[in-house]
Amino acid sequence: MNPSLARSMAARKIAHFLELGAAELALLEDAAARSRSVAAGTELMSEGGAYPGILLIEGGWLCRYKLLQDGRRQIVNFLLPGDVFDIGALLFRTADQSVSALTPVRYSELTRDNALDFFGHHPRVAVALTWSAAQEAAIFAEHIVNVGRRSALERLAHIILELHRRLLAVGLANGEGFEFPLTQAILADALGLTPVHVSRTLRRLRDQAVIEIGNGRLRICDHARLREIGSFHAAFLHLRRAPTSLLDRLDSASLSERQPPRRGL
Amino acid sequence: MNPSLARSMAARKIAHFLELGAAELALLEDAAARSRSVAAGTELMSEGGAYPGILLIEGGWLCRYKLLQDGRRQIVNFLLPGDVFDIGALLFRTADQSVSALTPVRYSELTRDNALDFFGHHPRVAVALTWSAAQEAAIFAEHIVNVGRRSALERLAHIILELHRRLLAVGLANGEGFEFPLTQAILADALGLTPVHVSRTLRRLRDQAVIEIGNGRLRICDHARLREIGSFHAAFLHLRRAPTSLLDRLDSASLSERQPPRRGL
DNA sequence: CGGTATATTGATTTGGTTCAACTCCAGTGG
DNA sequence: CCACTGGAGTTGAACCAAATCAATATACCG
Repeated sequence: MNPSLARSMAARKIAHFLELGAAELALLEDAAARSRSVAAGTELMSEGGAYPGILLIEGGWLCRYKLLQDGRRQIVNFLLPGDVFDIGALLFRTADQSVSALTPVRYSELTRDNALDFFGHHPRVAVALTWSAAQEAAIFAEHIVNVGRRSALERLAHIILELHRRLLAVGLANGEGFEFPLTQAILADALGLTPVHVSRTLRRLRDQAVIEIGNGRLRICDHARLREIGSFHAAFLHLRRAPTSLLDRLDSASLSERQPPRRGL
Repeated sequence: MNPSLARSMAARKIAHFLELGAAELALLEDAAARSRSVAAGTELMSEGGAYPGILLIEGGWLCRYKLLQDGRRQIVNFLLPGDVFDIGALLFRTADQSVSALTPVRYSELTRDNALDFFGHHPRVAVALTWSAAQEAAIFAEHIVNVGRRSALERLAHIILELHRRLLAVGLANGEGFEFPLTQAILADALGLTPVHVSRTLRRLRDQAVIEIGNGRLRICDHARLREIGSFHAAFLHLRRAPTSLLDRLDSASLSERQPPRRGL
């Protein structure tokens, strides 16, 4: 099935990485059909609490974060439309992170049983979920580098490009820039800085005419310079399509030991 | 099968989380049987290169890291005996991180095809691999918090406790302490600090009689104090056994739509 | 409008870096 | 047995990037 025919943003993103059969895609679409909307500020899961199901983000921005006792907060990742998380729901008892909506968010939910059925009956969908999890882990790793070894200016440049590239992959950015709902305090919590220092550092980027911010949009004026400052290489996002040999292998698996997939659901 | 009967450290760790059938465990054991040894300093994979298979660490310490152009290095995680990585080998074309042996290491390898067969035919093993990946991702997330929002003293306390808890889970530590092969330069690269500052900060911990280091061992003298300093809670390691309901679900899946698993391999 | 969240700017402080000298090994070879 | 070497750790002094404290400005929203 042509990925662009999928109505769900998350299903489309997954299908772009891994070609799914009609039945498989329908399963994901099906889950995504029952979507719900929540207001900015809503907590979709919280540290120490139970997991919701696996969530497919159809619209809006969220952040995944942890708190220390004294109130310090570290944002671990941003979740954007098309993202699928948290595989932990499948495996762990209690969440060790919180997820909160930064904007109004539309999402849908895969129950644990749904997801386990994928592992049991639809290995390609299971691989797709695993891909989402591995992709997020790779983003985590790059974030550790960002916070551990880059200066404030480098961190900002890098995260702007990361967000740009990820939004580009789901059609929510163009060469110019993208909708940018983050406050400086939120950026500070993501980058391990103070809001004051984010303000100053953002100003430097604006003064050097590298970016422009206004009206809830971020415009990248000097892409080359920004990439240079942030030493950004998109490889860690792993957005390239999976090797087809991987798919073939799973196909033959399905055929040799299982009943044929029921086409048309 | 009783997990403690497994000969492979990695198989034992997985079986401790998720009860595997004899056939399934045998598959993992089988892979682990063909183990190889490498010297300290060996690179098992490197950024931009191809993935080896999925690796099961049977002995020794490794680190996963990334380099910046100017030579700055950030260690993203330590890999310890019993750890299973990198699920990316299953899914991605090129590695975005390097992995290098910090001590002599004994490990074994699961080829991509092996691993894909698990997804195709042995969903419980596939879930086990996914668990390993999710667990490492949770450790990444905590590491982001460590580097982003904790002081040097807190970071050190936290990582010491993380390593202690992880080694405890595979029987390589006791209440006293554990073998500690890390140099201060390596710790610095993991914590986003300089070796000089690690030296000073470690000294503070020793002066306060919280830890002792010597003869390649680290001894935790004041566990309570160390936990307090590092605000350490082991929940993020997700070492608890999976809910059995999860297993049941996968069992019924196998029975209803597949040929029964071939017991005894 | 008025009020609250967000952003800006300046002055000051500080945790961590940098640079550099020195110690303490463990290993190697004469 | 001792001299030589090189990696690892320690310590001090100067420095700097980012934090903190504080005041003000701006934008957004009911």
